[in-house]
Amino acid sequence: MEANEIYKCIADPQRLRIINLLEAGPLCVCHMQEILEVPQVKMSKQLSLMKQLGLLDAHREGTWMIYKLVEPVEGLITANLCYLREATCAECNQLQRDLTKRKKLILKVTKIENDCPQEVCEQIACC
Amino acid sequence: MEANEIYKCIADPQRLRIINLLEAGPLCVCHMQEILEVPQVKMSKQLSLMKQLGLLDAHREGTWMIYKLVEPVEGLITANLCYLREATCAECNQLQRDLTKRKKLILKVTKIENDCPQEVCEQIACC
DNA sequence: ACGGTATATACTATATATAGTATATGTTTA
DNA sequence: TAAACATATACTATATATAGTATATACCGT
Repeated sequence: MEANEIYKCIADPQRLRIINLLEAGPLCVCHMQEILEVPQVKMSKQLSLMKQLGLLDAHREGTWMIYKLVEPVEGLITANLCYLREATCAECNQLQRDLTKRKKLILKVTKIENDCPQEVCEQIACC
Repeated sequence: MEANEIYKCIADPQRLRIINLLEAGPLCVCHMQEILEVPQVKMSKQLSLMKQLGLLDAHREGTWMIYKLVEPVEGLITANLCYLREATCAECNQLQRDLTKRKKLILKVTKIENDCPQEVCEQIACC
């Protein structure tokens, strides 16, 4: 992937938030939707765009589609997340809030049997 | 400036090249034009866009307009230039070549009296 | 096979960005 | 004051990105 493609990608606040979430671990579409509070179409389209670019991978688990960052994660992505997570600005705070929301959501869904993709649950070693 | 504005800005390869050049010191429009080999209109329009965004400053010196990065330079910009200058990719190589070309051009123009803005010349302590 | 859930796609409308040509502005020098 | 140079802007054409609605696909449990 070229630098300018990566920049175009993270120039959209929602896409940046998606990348920020996925850097913390794989997630299914509906959970990302819930965290970012965006309509399903929008989420789905942006995910498929990023997958086409070669930034994300996806696989199915039942009715869920689990997305993750392609390994190894682009250095440029890592460098920017690193910077933004340390910085203080509206967007940066949002990224922090999203990560908190993600943690809470995973804790919640893993308590309800079968309401969480296995791969997501495994991250917090609870199911 | 917000992160996503900065990303939109550097998502355009030519704008990234301009920022890369200016990070090394102020330059007038025609010299940037010569280094990047782009038409005058395009250069002028992108510079004025970046100025509007608050990323660049400009002042006149005779017929020249001298552009520079607004001080203090955005941390996000610095972090990305830092990364890209170390990295190896087509775009990164281009940035290196631009810097080399800049050095040569300044050396050349400073040898011809009055063919270089004072502020640019001062960088290399020659006029 | 059927209804429900999760996700993706087609289609359309609209906004945003980019590029090119011509022209205008501001400055210097003769 | 006219000619030359450096730069900016207006206008137009075109491409690209985004958003919304409706519909399709895939899988699951019954």
